[in-house]
Amino acid sequence: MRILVVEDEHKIAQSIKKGLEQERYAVDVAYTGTDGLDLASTEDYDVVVLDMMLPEMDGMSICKELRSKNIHTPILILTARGQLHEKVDGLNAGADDYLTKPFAFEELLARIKALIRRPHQTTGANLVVDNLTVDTLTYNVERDGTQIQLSHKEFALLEYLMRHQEHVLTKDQIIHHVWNYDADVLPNTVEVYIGYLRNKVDKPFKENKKLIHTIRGFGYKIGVNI
Amino acid sequence: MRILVVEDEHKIAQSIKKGLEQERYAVDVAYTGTDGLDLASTEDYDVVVLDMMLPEMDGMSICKELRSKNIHTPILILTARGQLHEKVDGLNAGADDYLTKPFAFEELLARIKALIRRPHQTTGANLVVDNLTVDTLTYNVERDGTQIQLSHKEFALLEYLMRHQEHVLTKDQIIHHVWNYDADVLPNTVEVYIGYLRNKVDKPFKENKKLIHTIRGFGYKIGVNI
DNA sequence: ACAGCTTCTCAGCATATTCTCAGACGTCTG
DNA sequence: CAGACGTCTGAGAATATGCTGAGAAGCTGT
Repeated sequence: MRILVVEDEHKIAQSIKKGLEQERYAVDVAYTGTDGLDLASTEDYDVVVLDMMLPEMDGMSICKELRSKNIHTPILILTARGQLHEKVDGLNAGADDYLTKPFAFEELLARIKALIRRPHQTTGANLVVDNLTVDTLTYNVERDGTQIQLSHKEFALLEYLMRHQEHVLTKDQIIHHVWNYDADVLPNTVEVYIGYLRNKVDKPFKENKKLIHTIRGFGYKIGVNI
Repeated sequence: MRILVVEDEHKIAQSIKKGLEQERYAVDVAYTGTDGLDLASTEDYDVVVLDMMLPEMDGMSICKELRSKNIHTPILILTARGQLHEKVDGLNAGADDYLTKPFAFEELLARIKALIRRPHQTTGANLVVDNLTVDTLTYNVERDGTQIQLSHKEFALLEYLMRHQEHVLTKDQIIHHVWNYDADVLPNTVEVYIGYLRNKVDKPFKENKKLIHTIRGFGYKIGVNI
């Protein structure tokens, strides 16, 4: 899951970035409005956290511009206390949720999770494929009743695959969503991580169907079908 | 599917080319307006991606020139931010869609797919002939309920045939659309690949009608009729 | 500082794919 | 029925793609 944070106060931006990274999100930061707009336009994020007060171009204009470009990434706007009209204007401009500064990080996190969850199906925070379940709130991964320990990256990869179950995802798509924008990892790294996941998710459960499939020449997918 | 990209910034052009090739498109690049016009006039593309700002000859003129030559290839224009009049002028000059820079590759891809799909029918991303279905989003190919595994090239060939179902396509047309412009493969290669497809699509389904037909002296077509 | 874990790259292997070639096969024409 | 032409197909070489063990580098907690 990739998140873009557009916030000119470096300290706030960095602390949000750090907090979100601990929650296994891939986070990019933009410190000006135009940088934010460019990134949000060119990259494919799952959520954009957008401060209203920004140099060069304010949050509202970014919102409008993105929506007019037909980009529907969920947007969470941050407003200063007392700037009620900003909140209203922001929602009118196409934002999906708002938070007034100062805020507790947990509050931000909860709203981001809600936004990520929204357009998809799935029972609450649980992603399910066959007898494999992933709880995105508690990071609990289980198959056939037994718990599975995953590293951060493994979890991020599995979550991305599960949110698009039965869809074939190219290595490039995976790199863009599971790693950071500037991460620049090799396609082989994806192969390696797919291998790690298989070792934990498929190999120990030989009586069950394999869930992670390679579609040679195209990419990978998770699902019960071939 | 063949796409021409006319863009003078080498970096952008190359990244678009690379991305589209991963999506199984055959891509040619022109770095100047005149080269772009020449290629678009002489070769047969499914979509032209056209930057407005170009050396030698701007995008608008290319658009007009092509349309006046009675070439109706869908054109997607790329404009710099803020050059709103360019977009309007471009559409007036005969372009079919536009995108403002910077843009997300996925956005470009979606629009290209929309342009390719437009004149045809088909339910969304699904191509259907008789009981054979091809899902161009998930790369899922099914006949009579059973899944079929295809390689990259086989898939590209089948997709091209299906998008022009009931039309007879010459080997040359197939080479130009499924392989790269400069690929230079023998006509026999097409015969071989048609054979591969038959082995997977027709042979295992003997109770069903054959869908891939050879029209001796002309080429091949896919469809329910002979 | 150290052990243990995670992240990522690399090199080598195994396998699939791409493409060509040569000969077989079929069909049309005289 | 023979010859010419177009198409089909099995074999195989070259290349691409994916998998894996090993290991370097970084981070974390003690």
